[in-house]
Amino acid sequence: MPVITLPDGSQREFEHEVTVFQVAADIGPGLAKAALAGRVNGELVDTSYIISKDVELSLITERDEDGLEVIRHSCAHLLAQATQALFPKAQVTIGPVIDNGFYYDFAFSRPFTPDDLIAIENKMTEIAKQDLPIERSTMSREEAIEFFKSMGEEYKAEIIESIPAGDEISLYRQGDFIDLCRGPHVPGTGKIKAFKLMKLAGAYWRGDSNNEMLQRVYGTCWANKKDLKKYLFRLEEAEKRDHRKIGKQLELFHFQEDAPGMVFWHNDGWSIFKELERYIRVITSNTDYQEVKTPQIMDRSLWEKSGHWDKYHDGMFSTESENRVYAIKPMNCPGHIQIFNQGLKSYRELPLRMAEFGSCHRNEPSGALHGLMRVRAFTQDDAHVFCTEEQVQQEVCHLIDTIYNVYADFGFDNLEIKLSTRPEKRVGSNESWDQSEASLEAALKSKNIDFEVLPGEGAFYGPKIEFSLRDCLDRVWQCGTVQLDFSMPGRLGAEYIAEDGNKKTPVMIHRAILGSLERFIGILIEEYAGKFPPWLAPKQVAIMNITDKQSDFVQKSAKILKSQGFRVNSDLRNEKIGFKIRQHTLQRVPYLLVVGDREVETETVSVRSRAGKDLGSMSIEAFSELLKADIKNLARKDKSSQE
RNA sequence: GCCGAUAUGGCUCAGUCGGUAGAGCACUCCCUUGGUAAGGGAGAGGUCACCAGUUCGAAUCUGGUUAUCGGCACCA
Repeated sequence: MPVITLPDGSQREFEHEVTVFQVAADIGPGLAKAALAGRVNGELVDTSYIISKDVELSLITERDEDGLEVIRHSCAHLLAQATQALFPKAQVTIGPVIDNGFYYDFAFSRPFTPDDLIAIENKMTEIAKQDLPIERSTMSREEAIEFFKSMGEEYKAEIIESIPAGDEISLYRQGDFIDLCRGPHVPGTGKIKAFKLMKLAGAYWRGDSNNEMLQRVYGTCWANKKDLKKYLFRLEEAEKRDHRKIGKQLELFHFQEDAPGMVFWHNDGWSIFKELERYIRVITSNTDYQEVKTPQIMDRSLWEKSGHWDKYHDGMFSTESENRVYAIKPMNCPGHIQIFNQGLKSYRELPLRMAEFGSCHRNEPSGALHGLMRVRAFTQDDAHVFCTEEQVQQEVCHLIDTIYNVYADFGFDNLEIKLSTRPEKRVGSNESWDQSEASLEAALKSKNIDFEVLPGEGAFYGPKIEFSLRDCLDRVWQCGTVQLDFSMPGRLGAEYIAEDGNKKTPVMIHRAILGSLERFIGILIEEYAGKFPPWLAPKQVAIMNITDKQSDFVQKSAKILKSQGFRVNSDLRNEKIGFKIRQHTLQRVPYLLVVGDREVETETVSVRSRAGKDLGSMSIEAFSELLKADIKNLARKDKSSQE
């Protein structure tokens, strides 16, 4: 006699066991129709789940986050069913839910074509319309292995073999298609109403590049057609923000075949780059850093001592001269240690903070290159803090504060924080790893920061905190980082004289705030959609005349603004004002100043914002004050801004 | 690196069945001096990514190379 407690606290009692569906039907026919799954005592189950004792139950519909997840998961099965209906020899593997949809990996003798994708999607629609019931059943592990092997599904059999012996295996059947799955699923294929297959890709079996490559089909899936349409529209809009596209439109930079993965910065892109450098220099000089510059190439033996040659020489460019091999630096730390090693250091000099805009080269795999986000030549706003073990905690906390502040200046409030711990291939003792992982974790916790732990993702010399941002298509890119290193200073002979007169090895903290300036600019372009806040905008002001008569006044005004350090573009072309406005607006110039006879007469400029707002006429001095104030705000969201 | 797709004036793209290329924008010149997102006219501009092959003939078909795009793997 189960008593069922619903989320609103109400209770229903039944004479006998009931399914989730029956409870929904008991509440009302509308709910029975809408029910996709249930949550029984916190666990997601099918609507066919039988309740035999007292439980708490909530019914899941498409309006729940969980409901959408169940629909997407069932859509992955629908994809597999349709694919096998068309290509019976295609083997199924896995098909999980991801952001906005799902994917499914298949093993098939020939590559799927874009036409195949259309055919599969049509088949999916057809099956959905048939509203086949989706039924759960169970088998023992051994039975299941036999079952899938007999169907020629080697991959499924392999998955089941890795499930602990004795466990019960659940299977889901829809029509003549049956798949191994933990579930839950929607009750019938008719509940899957809004989906679209998006792209084909290769993916390694079990995510291991030593394994064969499968074919992955990505799909998106939503509760209804309207949400699907909204998503596709959002995607289209997001693609317009692509930094590669905007980089071309605004002539910020270009790439060419002769230097894959290396940026040709044009004037306007370089202007942003310089502004970032300037900004970071203020931060470092305010927080007691030295700024240094170290050689671009150094002898191979140095990289052997540091451990980089052994682990990364495939990814390092090298060159030789007079029988010596040099590596082009892939990072700056060994160089900084060489500077630290000049002269005896006392504990009194610690923490010693050393910064460099380090130009690094890494021979990234060709397939990894991605616009400004992943390049072969990049510049880090790199720094290393040499300190004692006692100073680590405080330094790390201080760095976290700095990084948070900097990102707020750019208007980011969506930083993702990760703690990456010891990888398999590493240097240093387990004790030092214990210690360094613990101190990073403690620092994060002391600041009440939410973070995700990524086991095994740390650098080979130490664990790291990563600060990541997302691009326009939600891909995650690591930007800032704080890394602890108890190994490299020792390997490269760094020492200081401690209070007791003995030599000790300092701890080194590697840190980058923006990370790679190239990547950070890529992120900024997408974040702002090219509409840089005035302090970063390559051109802050465009000043234009209406007819030739006002040329002198325009030139005079432009000169005044330029002399105050503003980036000004004066446009004296023989074009209509509407045409000029359009061009400078498309170039995303924050302020457009128009000068006609009226303005010359009153010695003012007519000010128009990038967003098209008329800010009225004012003297050039008044405009200068306005711009100054706007620049001072940076891009902070907690301060007012013009747009 | 792996799987798939793509590569045509500066940019965005069209190009049928294999018969040596076309548009819009940008550019140059001329007219126009016009008040807040495209004024008009004329002109110039391409070894169709590169290298081979098939063919009387290749932007188009085949093979290879390079780069780019979407994923996977990698990311000090």
